[in-house]
Amino acid sequence: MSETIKKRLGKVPSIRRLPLYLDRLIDCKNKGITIVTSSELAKEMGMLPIVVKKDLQLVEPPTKKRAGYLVDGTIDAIQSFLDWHQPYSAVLIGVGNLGSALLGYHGFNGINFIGAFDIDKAKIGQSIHGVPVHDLNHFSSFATKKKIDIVILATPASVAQETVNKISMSPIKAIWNFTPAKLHVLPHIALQREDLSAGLAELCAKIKHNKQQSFF
Amino acid sequence: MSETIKKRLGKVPSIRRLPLYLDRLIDCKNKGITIVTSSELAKEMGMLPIVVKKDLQLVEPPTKKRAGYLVDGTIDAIQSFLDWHQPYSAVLIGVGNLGSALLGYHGFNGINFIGAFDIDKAKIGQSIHGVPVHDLNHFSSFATKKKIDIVILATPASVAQETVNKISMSPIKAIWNFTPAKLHVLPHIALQREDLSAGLAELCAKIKHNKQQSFF
DNA sequence: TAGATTGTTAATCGATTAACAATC
DNA sequence: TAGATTGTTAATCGATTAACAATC
Repeated sequence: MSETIKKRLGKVPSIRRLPLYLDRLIDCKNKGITIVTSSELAKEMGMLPIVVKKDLQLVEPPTKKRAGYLVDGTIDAIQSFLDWHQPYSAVLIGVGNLGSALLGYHGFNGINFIGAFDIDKAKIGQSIHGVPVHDLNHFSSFATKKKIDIVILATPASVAQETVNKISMSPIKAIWNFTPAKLHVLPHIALQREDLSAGLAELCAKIKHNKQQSFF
Repeated sequence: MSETIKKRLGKVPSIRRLPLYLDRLIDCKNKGITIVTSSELAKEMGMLPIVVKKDLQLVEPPTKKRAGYLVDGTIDAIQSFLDWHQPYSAVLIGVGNLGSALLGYHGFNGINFIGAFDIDKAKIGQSIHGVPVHDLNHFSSFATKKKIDIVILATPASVAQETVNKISMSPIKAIWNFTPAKLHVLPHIALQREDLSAGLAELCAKIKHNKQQSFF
């Protein structure tokens, strides 16, 4: 990603925290709370109020005469910022363990699965968590018939790039890459890599550090 | 996490990148390459050589007379740093979609699942991806019989904290939290939150940004 | 008014990147 | 030697945090 794009995109750490605020605000709404302050949100979430203020500023939330944020309006502002009002249509490529898990995971606010793809004849034709599995070779014809926003890639890393090459002529907007592979794509396709091993490494470093201190 | 711990832990971004280097180095090893330079690694991974140098410095890798890093020794150094020589024994709590996926995901280098727990009678007694599912109420007796290093938490967010409260008297070392809940634990338990929504938010912000530019 | 709030500007902190010395 | 490397120190950049002004 070039420098210019990075700057225009906004502050990535703040963007990544937006779903957390959304969760909390929806909680508030369900409880009938209509106004919430940065201190209240911060306390619930174990953060500093200034972080909440700075993060929310990104989405320009409505405030009630400096008495706090309007819950409904702030939910709306976050969803507008992320374009989450209409869910993105998504397909999964690679119906392995991780892939089929992602199909069944309902924790995503903004995604609607309209299909899955694999090259394994045994999987093609099946339905996983209600999503039909198609032959990857039929991807491009599928893509001309149905609008695909996001491709979630969960193939083996060894075939990740060739898979991307196969599909990148179709009019997709983004690839969410769950493989460890470094991918090269055309510049109009947004790319996001999700790396579970990174979290595990951080956790293991914390465990090791704790071990080196003595608690008992 | 207190300031002191953060400093002692080392540079988190570097730690999170270590698994990527490990992957590449194992690739090299399989190809029979015995020495690799920071520039070579950087090029393959789409990074700057200085980043590779700084990151690897963290694990104090063996170098061959300033001609590059010894592949075998560097693999070893990373694994030592993360304590990945022996896999950690792990259990999963919450055998939902995400949870059962994690049980079947083999992309983790350092983890060995020895059991799973749930409160759903329909799941208890089953075996998911070869891992037996136990009654969560039997957790503490299980933990006295078998050493548990890492608890992977994939329950609904609404019961995450009470689940943690139930198990935190057992001698576990870490909780890897896949729920959106903010958890409070005793200080000797390492805590790592994995937030898939954060990645999705980042991706959506990139898509929106791309849309605002005109490509055609 | 007084107290608490957001919004904004400034200061601090840490991560990334650049430059270069030492070495083979 | 010459060229390329790691290791290290310095500079830059951006994110976090603090301070405070403006407002109700």
